[in-house]
Amino acid sequence: MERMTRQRLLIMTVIEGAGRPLSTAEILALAKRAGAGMGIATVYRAVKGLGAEGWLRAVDMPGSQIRYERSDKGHHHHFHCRGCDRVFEMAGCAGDVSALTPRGFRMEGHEIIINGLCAGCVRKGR
Amino acid sequence: MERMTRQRLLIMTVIEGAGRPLSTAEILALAKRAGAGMGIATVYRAVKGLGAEGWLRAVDMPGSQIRYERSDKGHHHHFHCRGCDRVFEMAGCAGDVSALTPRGFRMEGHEIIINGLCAGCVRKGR
DNA sequence: GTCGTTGCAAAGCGTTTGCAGCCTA
DNA sequence: TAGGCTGCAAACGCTTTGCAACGAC
Repeated sequence: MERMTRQRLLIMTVIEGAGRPLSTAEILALAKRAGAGMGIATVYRAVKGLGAEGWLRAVDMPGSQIRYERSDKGHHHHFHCRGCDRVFEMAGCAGDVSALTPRGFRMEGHEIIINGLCAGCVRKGR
Repeated sequence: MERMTRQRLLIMTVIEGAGRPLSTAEILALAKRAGAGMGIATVYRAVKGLGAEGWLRAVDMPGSQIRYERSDKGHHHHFHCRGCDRVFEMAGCAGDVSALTPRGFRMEGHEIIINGLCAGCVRKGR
C-alpha cells in the first residue's frame, strides 16, 4: 500500500461514504458505477492491504458475507437484520463478557452480534 | 434422513461424543479413525439433513469454517482459539445484551464470540 | 426388490495468486 | 525510470451435485 492509485483512492472513497459495512462485491459494484475500470482482485488486494494498515476492519456476520468498514469508529458491535440482510452499527458494549472465558484460556477480543429486524422491517411487518 | 446407515450412525456418534463443535473435516477424520470408509460428501449431506431435523446446529465462527454441535445443549456461547483454530463451548451468558439494540429494532437472538488462546496453546507459549 | 444413501469425481463459487504490462512517485 | 499495482485468468479450498453402485428396510 505504498502508492495511491486511482483504483485504491476510489475504493477508500466508496467505503468511507457508505455508512454501513460493504462486501467486496458491493465495493466493486459501487466503484464501477463511479466510472472506474476495476477487477475483483484489486478489491481483494485493497481490503487486505487496508486491513493490515488498520484503515479498515473486516466484519464477519455468521451466515452472510464478510463486510468491511472503517476502523476509526471505536468499539462497537453489529445488528444483522434478517429482513433486508443489512448490517447496522450499535453504539457501546455490554460489560462483563470476559467472565465467560474458561479457566486457563486467554481472551484477546470479543464480538457481540444481535440479529432480528431493523426498524424499517418492523414497520413493514416482516 | 430416513434410513440409519452405518455412516450416519457413526457421524452422529462422533458429534455426540466430541464435547465441542466440529468442522466437516474433523467429523470426517474422526469417523475414519473409527474405522469406517467415508467420503466428505456424505458428511456434508449428513450435517445438512441432521440440521434440517433439528438434531444439530451450525456454529459459524468469523474467519473460519462452519462447525456443528448437538442442538440440545441450551443457551451458551463459543471461544475460538487462534492458536489451534478449535472452538470451545462456554457455559452461561453475559446478561444484558439486549440493551444494545437500537430503538425501533426487534431483537430475536444474539451471539457472543470470544477469541484468543485456549489453555493448551497458552501453555505452548503461542 | 425398492429406492434412499454412498463415494467418487466434476462442477460451483468466493477468494487468492502468477505474470506481463501499466502507471505512480 | 524503477518497481509497486493492476487485470486477467488460472489456481485454490470448501461445498455441492450428477451418477452408478450399494445396502437398509
